[in-house]
Amino acid sequence: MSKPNPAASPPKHDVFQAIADPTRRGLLLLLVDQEMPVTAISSHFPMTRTAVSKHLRILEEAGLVKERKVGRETRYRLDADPLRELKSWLAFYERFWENKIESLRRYVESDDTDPQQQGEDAAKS
Amino acid sequence: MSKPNPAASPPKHDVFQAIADPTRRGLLLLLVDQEMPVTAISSHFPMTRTAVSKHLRILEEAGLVKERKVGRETRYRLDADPLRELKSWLAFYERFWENKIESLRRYVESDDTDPQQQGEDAAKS
DNA sequence: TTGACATGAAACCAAATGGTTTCGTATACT
DNA sequence: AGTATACGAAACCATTTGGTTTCATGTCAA
Repeated sequence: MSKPNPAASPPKHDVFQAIADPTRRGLLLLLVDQEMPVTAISSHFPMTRTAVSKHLRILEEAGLVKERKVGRETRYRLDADPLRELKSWLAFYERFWENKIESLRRYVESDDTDPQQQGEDAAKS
Repeated sequence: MSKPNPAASPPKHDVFQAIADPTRRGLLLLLVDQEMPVTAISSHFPMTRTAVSKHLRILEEAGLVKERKVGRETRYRLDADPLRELKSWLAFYERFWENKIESLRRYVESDDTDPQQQGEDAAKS
């Protein structure tokens, strides 16, 4: 009925969508073990500070990043916690690619002649 | 040498971007254990067949879905394999939220008040 | 106080995205 | 042969997205 809403983190933005952009993934990586102000962050990317700032906001709305005001600067740091949702989403599918590995293993062990026969797309190109 | 080269799927579209859309995630879920033709698939979504078809194409370009022509219909099925990339991307960040769990656990053990009630960042200040 | 630095807000823009309708074509059914 | 079904392609449209430039505000340093 009522979703548990496990923590008081109301993700205004989807974590799936947040990590869809390569720049945003780069930001997460950069902030992985250090807290950084915007200008320093943006020096690592080929776009304006403002653009980076907007990406940071999206990450923040997804809960993937926390900001802290220090004097005249705003420092950001990673918060990997929302990625747990991604993890659990992924976990569901894990068995399906494991199946695939299984069948590939069986295939390799049996004999490696004529992959075409097994159909599938193993030999598609 | 004569190995099938298991990663013979050149992903034209990003898997990150492919799963960013909720409709597309719904499609993956639907195709998880059955192969289905487009019309049957689209009956599960509140949009036109053509729209669903376009989503399927994006999934296909990301390698997350395989298509097979059977008579006049095109049947789609899940291929979870590209999700392994996501998994390895995620694996890197795992230790960061584990840190967080660790500290939360320590926090909980030191005092038995329900952390839920206090909101997640109770320890923040 | 004056000026430099750090940042966000706003207005703006081009391209991508998610959707639609229309139409053509291949396959199946009688 | 003729009709219905399954589908993709194309043209089109509104909104979102990712980026820019400009401007206002707050803070630090001399």
